[in-house]
Amino acid sequence: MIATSADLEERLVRAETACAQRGARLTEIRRTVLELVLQAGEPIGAYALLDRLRDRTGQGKPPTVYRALDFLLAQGLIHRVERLNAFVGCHDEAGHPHPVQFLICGECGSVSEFEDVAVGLAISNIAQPKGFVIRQAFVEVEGVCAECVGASGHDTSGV
Amino acid sequence: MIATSADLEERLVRAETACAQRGARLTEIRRTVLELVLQAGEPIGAYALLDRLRDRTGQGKPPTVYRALDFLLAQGLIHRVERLNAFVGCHDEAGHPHPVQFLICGECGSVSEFEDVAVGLAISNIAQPKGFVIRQAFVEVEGVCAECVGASGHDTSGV
DNA sequence: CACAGTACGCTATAACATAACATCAGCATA
DNA sequence: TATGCTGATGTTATGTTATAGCGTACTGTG
Repeated sequence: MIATSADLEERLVRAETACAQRGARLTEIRRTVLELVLQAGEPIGAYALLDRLRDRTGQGKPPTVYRALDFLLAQGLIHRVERLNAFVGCHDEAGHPHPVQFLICGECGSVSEFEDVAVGLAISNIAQPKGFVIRQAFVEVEGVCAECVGASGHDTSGV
Repeated sequence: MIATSADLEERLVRAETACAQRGARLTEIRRTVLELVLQAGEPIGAYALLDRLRDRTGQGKPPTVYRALDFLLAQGLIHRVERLNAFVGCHDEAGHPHPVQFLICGECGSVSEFEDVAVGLAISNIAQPKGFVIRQAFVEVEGVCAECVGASGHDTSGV
């Protein structure tokens, strides 16, 4: 799922708008990092981003990228996939952090994002009786996507 | 929740039994690493384990610990908390990997483990319609536990 | 014993992430 | 314009987590 460059530009513009609305500055570096994440179309690690950033701007060190990523995470423009130590563009550019679930294909590396209320609810139902206040719920499901299952005859008796 | 040494010994014995039953070898190193994880009583990182392993046996390198951890994970004797890059003993020594959810307190670092079928079900309901075959679901909820909420008057309007 | 398979020792390095401090750009205001 | 504040960036160094690759030793089986 590679975005066309028109899609990409549109998403960047929406990101700019969202940031502007709340007084957050989507600077050159941050915008570039966001663009690189979106361009990747799949989870991409901080150091891969750093390489691409350097290809493009000729400079950058790890903190450059990590600071940009922190900003983008805070703005809800990207997500971090804990399981992969990698980052993906948020497909819903609402412009605020929100609960999300990932299906991660172990074969092809594709990641799809969902916002399923039932999962959120089930999680709340664990936390609330314990008096646990949720800040963020990470739901990352590892397995094999339909394409890869079809391609190589995997066991379909999901656990 | 520090286990008494009697509890600890009992859990180790149960682990040995479970391994023996399926022909897996809970060797000296593996048993020691398991013991160290259980003793910790909270999530503990691989390098912290390595330090303790060395204190006890005088030797060990990163691969020593990571190999033992891989074994223990495969046997379902411990879990990995992705969010923390750390490991915890499995409270249910059924002796096989199983889906689990963690509530992680950002204040005190405590982690509690749950096996909630509703969460598993909700996740299946995302995956199945997509033809996605689940291998393992990681559910890690970050927030503030009841004790810490009580202690410092946190916002209770959980998201 | 010979063999196969597994576990372990060890070196090195990859991959991911942050601390700490200096500098600079933008903006408000005296 | 000068001053000072704030947030963003540059830079160096280091901390932390994880694995590749290869040789050796152990363990059970025929």
